[in-house]
Amino acid sequence: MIDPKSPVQESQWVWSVAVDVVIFTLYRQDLRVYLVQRTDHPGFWSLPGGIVRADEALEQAAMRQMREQTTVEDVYLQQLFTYGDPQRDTRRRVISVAYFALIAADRIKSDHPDDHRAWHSVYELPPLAFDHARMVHDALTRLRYKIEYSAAAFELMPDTFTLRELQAAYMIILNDSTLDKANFRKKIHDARIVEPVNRYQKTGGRPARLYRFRKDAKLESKARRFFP
Amino acid sequence: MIDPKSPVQESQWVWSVAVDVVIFTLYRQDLRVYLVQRTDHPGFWSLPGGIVRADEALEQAAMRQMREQTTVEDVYLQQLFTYGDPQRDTRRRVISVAYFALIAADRIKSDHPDDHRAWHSVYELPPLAFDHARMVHDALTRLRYKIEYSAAAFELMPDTFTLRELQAAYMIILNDSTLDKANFRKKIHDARIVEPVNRYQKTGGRPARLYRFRKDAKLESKARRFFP
DNA sequence: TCAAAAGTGTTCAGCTTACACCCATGA
DNA sequence: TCATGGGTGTAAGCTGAACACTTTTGA
Repeated sequence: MIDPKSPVQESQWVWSVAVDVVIFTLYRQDLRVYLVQRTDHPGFWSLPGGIVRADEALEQAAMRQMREQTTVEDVYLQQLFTYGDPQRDTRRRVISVAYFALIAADRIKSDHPDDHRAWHSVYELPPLAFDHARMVHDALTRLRYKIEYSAAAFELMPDTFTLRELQAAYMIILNDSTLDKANFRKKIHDARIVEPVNRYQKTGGRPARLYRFRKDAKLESKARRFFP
Repeated sequence: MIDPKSPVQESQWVWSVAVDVVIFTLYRQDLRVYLVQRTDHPGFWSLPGGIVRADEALEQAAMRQMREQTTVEDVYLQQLFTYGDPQRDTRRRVISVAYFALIAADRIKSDHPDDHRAWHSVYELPPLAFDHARMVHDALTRLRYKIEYSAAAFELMPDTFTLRELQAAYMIILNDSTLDKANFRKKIHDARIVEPVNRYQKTGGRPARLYRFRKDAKLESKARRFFP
């Protein structure tokens, strides 16, 4: 942290330390990211974020930014990566600690998108400021990994859901429409990660059983696979 | 990054932005970390690291710290995590971007450890300053994941090595002595990640064939396993 | 000729994949 | 009774764990 050889005062700079948050949700069969339009750069969008306060932990700052700039609260939040190229902001030296967040669409309160803030499909992004396009890309890569070996996908689902809806979520996120229905269901059941509730959802055919996430589910990720 | 509503000047603080590097090597059948002794806090050790300069990229800063404080150069380097609790340094607000690095023991030049700097076993660490113990712990967790699905372990090996030495490396890093010899070899061969050279190494019994890492090896990490 | 370590083959259980089939509902 | 989508069963093939075995060297 501090080079023992140099006195404390020697090398301090006026930095800006910021957080940016990549917030994902599943909405209308699409994976979407929350973006705000930049007033200083018309036509460009950016991730919600801002400067970290002097007495504030990084994760707290990320939560505060979400509270202030979105209608989203109390979500799954995780650090993604720290971006610090000297040129990433042309005005001054700023490093940004990026977070990524997952929220179920039904937990977004009063979502009246306007010209300033909106949920954009990750598959059709508008022009993004700074290196925010890279942040979204990195976050998407991480999300895809995470849902394979953890229960992260459930953070994007409503409280109850059908197995088909869960499978649809996986296919949208992974951008892969080849998942086999029967095998997907077996994996989910074998993992003992969901439990049925006594309700059914109407469909075009036979009604679908509703499930909920088991909070006591534990997925031990014993990898031991070396390289594929 | 910047809140569009607030002017640029409004919220700047005197931060210190530092990098710390967790450098691993394999030496004498042990996984070791490079540590420097703190002059301001006798008996405590810390990771090599220091303040990032105003015009310097984060990764460059990490490389510079290694160059200045160690005899290690040109290594595998990757960002680990950013630690920013307001209390992590009692003297001032400093956030630290931690990196982790891997180097083969035979590439460490002129290693004459003294009382100030030395390679310590990750399994027997001395008291560490700040949150550096947590950094080492996080880096070890990451390393263990990485060698399972990537060729990272080869960064810790000499140019040529026997398969038994490679297996020993895995067992030391994973702290697991139950790897089956035959099955380990099959996995390595099937991954087409090494190729034999026409040399053999003397052992207590039949000489062991030497191998080298195949630079054209590509490990596609098609996970698709959902939860175990 | 024996110990030590390298290196290989074989079996069996369990998992994955692919695909066919049955079930419940509404029109 | 038919279309629609939910839900299940099973055979074939592959993978991984366990373990026994053969080979090559030096003492």
